[in-house]
Amino acid sequence: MLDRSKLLALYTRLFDSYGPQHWWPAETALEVMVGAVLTQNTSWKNVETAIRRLHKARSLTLPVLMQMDIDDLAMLIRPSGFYNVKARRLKNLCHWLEQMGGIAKLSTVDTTALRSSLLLINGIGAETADDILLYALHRPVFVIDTYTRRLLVQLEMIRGDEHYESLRSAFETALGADTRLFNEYHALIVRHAKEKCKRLTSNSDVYCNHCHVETGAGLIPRSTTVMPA
DNA sequence: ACCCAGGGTCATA
DNA sequence: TATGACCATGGG
Repeated sequence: MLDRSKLLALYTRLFDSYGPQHWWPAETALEVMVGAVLTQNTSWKNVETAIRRLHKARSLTLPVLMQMDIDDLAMLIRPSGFYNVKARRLKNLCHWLEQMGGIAKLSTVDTTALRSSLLLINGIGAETADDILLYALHRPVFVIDTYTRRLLVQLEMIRGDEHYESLRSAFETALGADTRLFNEYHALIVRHAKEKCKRLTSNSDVYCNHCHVETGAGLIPRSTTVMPA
């Protein structure tokens, strides 16, 4: 269980430090969904390049993606890495969208059913599904990622070995269904993680988020700086 | 040359 | 249920 007031205090601290993050950076719901797949275990910088290539090729529409050769799609998204599997996953997602009757029809389906349906798509796991639900479809779903885990472990609010669903329901129960809050909260957590990475180059005493040291308790961040000054 | 990134699937035990 | 291999580019 997570403490509501502590979560809100953390959110306030993050928001006061970084301000609104304006997520998800995309023009259409389809672009959000495509980006959610492309960013799997991949830096957003590489995804941006891939998205630009798709735009330039006028390929960010459902009909175009549906008819496009999978190998041509793979070459377009090449900069995002894992391009063969991701091309297949994008095709699977498009096939699902068409089966559902198009993106507009998704608004007639309740969030729980939509989530279950998304998770049946090969290549769409829990986090990608929740990215789509929150940032493309504006459903009150809290996205859990590795940054969220690291930060809460660092703050000693969780142990770190909790399952995805366990953490997600803990956030949603503590905060209540609030799409705008969930949107900004997850974006701020990611921003905070990136912020600490930047410091690695300028201050050798402060380490980035993924510099860890092995201890008996598992992976513990070496950094003692939880929040920026 | 090494480590990692806004994960997920599949085979194996 | 829980590891490990695999996917692959680009930046630190």
